[in-house]
Amino acid sequence: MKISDLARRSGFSTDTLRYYEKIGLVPRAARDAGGRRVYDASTLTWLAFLDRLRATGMPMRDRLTYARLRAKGDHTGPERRQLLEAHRDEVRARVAQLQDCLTVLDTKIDSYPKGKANDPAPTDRPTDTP
Amino acid sequence: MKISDLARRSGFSTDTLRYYEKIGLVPRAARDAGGRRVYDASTLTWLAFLDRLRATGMPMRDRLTYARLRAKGDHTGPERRQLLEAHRDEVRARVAQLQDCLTVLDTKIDSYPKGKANDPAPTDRPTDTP
DNA sequence: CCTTGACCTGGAGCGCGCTCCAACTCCTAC
DNA sequence: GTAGGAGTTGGAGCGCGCTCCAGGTCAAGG
Repeated sequence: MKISDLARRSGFSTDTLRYYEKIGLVPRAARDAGGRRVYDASTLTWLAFLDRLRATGMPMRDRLTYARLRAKGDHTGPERRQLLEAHRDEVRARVAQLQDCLTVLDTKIDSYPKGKANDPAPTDRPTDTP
Repeated sequence: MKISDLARRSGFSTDTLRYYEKIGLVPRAARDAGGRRVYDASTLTWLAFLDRLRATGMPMRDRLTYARLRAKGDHTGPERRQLLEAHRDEVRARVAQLQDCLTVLDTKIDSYPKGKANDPAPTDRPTDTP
């Protein structure tokens, strides 16, 4: 698989893929005779998981830590587990926070008239309640 | 209330508060005789709500749009409502995505041995499953 | 052959959302 | 009256995570 294929299948741009390799998030890819990167399917699996970490807001430095542990070998399993457990806790907290915010949003939305956007103006001063 | 009080009570730094005023996210504060900003409690309410919008990932440009509508007056209620409804949908989608990611995380975590981080190494090659 | 286009590298640039700075003014306490 | 601390302004700088660019190499199609 060449980089353009991996890009298409992973959803990351080729620039991002090269960037990820440069910073060590993805192991250095094998090269063909002409120096071009060659990937196998396992990279795709790894990228998909990285994307989950990213989607859940894990900062780059932690993804990098995780990637380095992974590169070190199977014996880093427990450390990686700890990292993921800590991250899971944060994601759970984030979900709880978002759900909390959702009730605030719902309340706020209910406080506004439902009509279409170009209704007659009742007053013309800034609202005091946000 | 002076800016340092508002900062303490809102959780935003004084720099951020001035920045928010500069870009129009917060209406220009009244000034005392010496040119210092003076706030009333309503600003705090507004900031708390802004913080919810921020916490739920609403981008600055949308918060700005919302702030401008608010500044325009009560008759923008329906528009604001639309904005918030759209945002709420995004937050809901985000929560769903996070919950989805959580199950992936859980599965991944279960796949790692539970022992403490300095366990004996079973192999020493990079893991194929991320 | 020669063109085309995908790929390579190192490094610069960017958008976001602040954060910090210099240089100044003003109020308060001693 | 003077030192210190909190406030003011405009503008520069920063960390993150890419994104883009110049200038080159290489392989395949016509």
